[in-house]
Amino acid sequence: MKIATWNVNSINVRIPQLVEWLLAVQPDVVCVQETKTVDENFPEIVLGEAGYQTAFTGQKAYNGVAILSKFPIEDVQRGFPDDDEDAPKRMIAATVKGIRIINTYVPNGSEIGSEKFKFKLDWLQRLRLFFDETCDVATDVLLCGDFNVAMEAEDVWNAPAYEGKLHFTKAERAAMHYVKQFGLTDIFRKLNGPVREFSWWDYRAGAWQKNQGLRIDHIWVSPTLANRSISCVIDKTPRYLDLPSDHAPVIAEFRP
DNA sequence: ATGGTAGATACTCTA
Repeated sequence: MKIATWNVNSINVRIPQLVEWLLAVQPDVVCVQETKTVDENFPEIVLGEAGYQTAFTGQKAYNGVAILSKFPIEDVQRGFPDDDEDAPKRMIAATVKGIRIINTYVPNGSEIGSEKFKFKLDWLQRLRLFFDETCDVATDVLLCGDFNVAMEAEDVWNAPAYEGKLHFTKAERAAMHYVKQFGLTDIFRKLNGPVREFSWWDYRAGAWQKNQGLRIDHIWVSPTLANRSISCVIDKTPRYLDLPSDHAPVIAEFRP
C-alpha cells in the first residue's frame, strides 16, 4: 500500500505533471493540497481515466484538498464538523482499505503574531480535537499533508537562522506536537534517521537551486501502521520540471 | 539583501 501527499499549488495548472507522476509512481492513494479550484472545475474525469477515484472539497482561488485513490473512498468528511460554510477548505478525511486518512493543508500563518498566525495555532488545536472525537489510535490512522511547520533542526536548511521564524517557531512546533501526541509517528524520520531532506523550496531567491528548503510535508501514522511501514521518501523528481509546484511529494509504503 | 516568484483574480491577495 503506497500512500503519498503532495501540495500541487493549483491542480488545474499541475494536472499534466500530476497524471504523469501517477502513471510513473503508481501510488494507491494520493492526498493533494492547494487544489485552488471550486468543485465544478476539479479534474475528476482525467484523474478517473488515470485510474483514480476522487473525493475533494475546494473553493475559488485558495486552499482546497483532495484524496485520489485506486480503491473505494469511504466515509468522506469535508472540513471539521463545526466549520461553517465559508471556512477555508483545508481538511478532508476518508477511509481507504480500512485506513482512516486525514489530509490537511494547515494554515500558513502569514506573520508571527497576526490574526492568521493565531488562526493557524487554533486550527491545530481543532485538528487534535478532531482526532480525539473521531479517531481511535489503536486502529490504522494516517495524518498527512502540508503542515506548514518544520518540527526539528534537520527539517530546516539553516536551523539557527530559522529559529523563531514562520514555520519554525516554538508555538507552531508545540501546537503540532500536541497533535502528534495523539499517538502518531513521523515515519520519514523513523525510517530514515536524522537526514537533512526537504519537501518545500520557496519559488523566490533561488531557494531550490541552493537547496534552501524545509521539510513541512509530513506523513504521521498510528502505531499499527508505523509497525507496517516499509519506506518513506521525498520524491524530488517533479520539482526539477519546468513550472513545478514549490512542494515535492512524499511517499510512504506499508505492508498489508 | 525585509527582496525575490508563482497562482488566481481582477486592478491585489496569499503563500
